[in-house]
Amino acid sequence: MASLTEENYLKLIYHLSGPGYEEVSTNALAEQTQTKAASVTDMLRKLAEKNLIHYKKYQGVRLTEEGQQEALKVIRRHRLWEVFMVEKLGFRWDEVHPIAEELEHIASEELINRLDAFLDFPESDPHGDPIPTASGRMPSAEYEKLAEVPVQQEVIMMGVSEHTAPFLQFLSKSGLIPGSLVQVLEVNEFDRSMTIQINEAHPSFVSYEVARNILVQTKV
Amino acid sequence: MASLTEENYLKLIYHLSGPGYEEVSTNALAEQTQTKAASVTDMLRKLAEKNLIHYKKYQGVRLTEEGQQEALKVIRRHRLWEVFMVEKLGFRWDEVHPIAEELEHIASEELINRLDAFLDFPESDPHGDPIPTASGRMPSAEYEKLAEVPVQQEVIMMGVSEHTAPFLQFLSKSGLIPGSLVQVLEVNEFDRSMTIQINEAHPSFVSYEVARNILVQTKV
DNA sequence: ATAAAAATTTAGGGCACCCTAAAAAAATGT
DNA sequence: ACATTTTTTTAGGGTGCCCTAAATTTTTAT
Ligand SMILES: [Mn+2]
Ligand SMILES: [Mn+2]
Ligand SMILES: [Mn+2]
Ligand SMILES: [Mn+2]
Repeated sequence: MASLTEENYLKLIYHLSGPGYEEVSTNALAEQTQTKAASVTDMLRKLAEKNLIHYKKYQGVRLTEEGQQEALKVIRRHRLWEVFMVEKLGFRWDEVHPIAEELEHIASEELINRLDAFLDFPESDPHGDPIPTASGRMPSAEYEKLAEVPVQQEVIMMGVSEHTAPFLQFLSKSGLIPGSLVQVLEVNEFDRSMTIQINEAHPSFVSYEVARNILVQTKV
Repeated sequence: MASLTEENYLKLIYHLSGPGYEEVSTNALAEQTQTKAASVTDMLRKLAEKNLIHYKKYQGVRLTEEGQQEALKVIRRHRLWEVFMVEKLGFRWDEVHPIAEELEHIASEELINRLDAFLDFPESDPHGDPIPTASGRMPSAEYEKLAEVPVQQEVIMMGVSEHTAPFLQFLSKSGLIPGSLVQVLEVNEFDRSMTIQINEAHPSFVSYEVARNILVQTKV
């Protein structure tokens, strides 16, 4: 049984290790947990003791298979609760993350599997992030960044890679939400900003900073 | 901000002090929290420090107005989540209490008020217990015990005063669930057991032990 | 009224998780 | 290669919540 704090560490290690499952550094964890490196070292010793991570001093850390399964459970719960809050309770997508940070630690498998069914087995959360399956597999969502879409190409917005409330609110205001049809009209070579058309509406302008955090899929 | 443990103490003091808001003893709290009296004393000092309880050494404890409001918030959350699990997720009434014990500590007011609306502002939980309002008032549900209903009288089952899973399962199996129409056919003077008729079905037998934990309302 | 029993508090300490300061190891620059 | 900087660990300690044992107060019994 992982404690709430341990679950947060496992989830964080999962996210920081990225698609290549690279080692995560003590300092990176300290920064994200809002604690100090010394505290992280304490926790890493404990997680290693429980066989949830591979840990050699000074060498960074990776999840064990067991640790990864725990992390995926937490992420599954987090994302399902986000879907619930947006789809059933009418929250906006920029409001749900902090509450899901708490709900994700309610461990009942029965609860989460019934919630999954109640929500009709969603494949992704309100931000386009894939929802791990009950059997512990993370569906691979291979999207590309809007910033890399060539001129003229039409794409569907699928999600975001930046989840802060201000960014999400900005996108909503621009009409850039998952499912939107987006066509790249023009790319400014100098600062990589774009002029795009969203759902056939008036052209809009997006900076590179914004475009690289928007995930899209080429239209079928 | 009350911690999870503090919230559990406040809720417990509320429940143990009963309708008359009587003083609750250290030992009664130790028994229910599955801790020792010394630990309870520690916590009582802290709750008194925070003005959540009235506490004089050796004299037992009562909630302050502030403490009662906190307790009612926890109870409101607990009962709304129980309604959600039964009404929306298809749980049975004997399964939801332990999960609600965890969910009740998710503090977001926005979440709980939206959940309340989503559930259509239920007045009682699956066990017939009234749900405190968002403004912090506990609706008074004045039911009587089935054990005290006179022979021939028809009543509606409204809830239970004993919440253990085995008892609830037993009631379900007997068809004794909230909303059932119950008529007392016969009372055994000696052991106060009853023969009753549920929803016009075959007569059933209930012991005093069962009958005194079933809450009913005289039929209108 | 007083002795015995019961309830409660105090004293002292453990574990989880966090901290600062100092020590040690690894990475970096010349 | 070696001095400097950066990263990480170790040492020592704090708070929240729990414990056992001992002291104190209240209740009960005679
Ligand atoms: Mn989130
Ligand atoms: Mn979390
Ligand atoms: Mn309950
Ligand atoms: Mn609780």
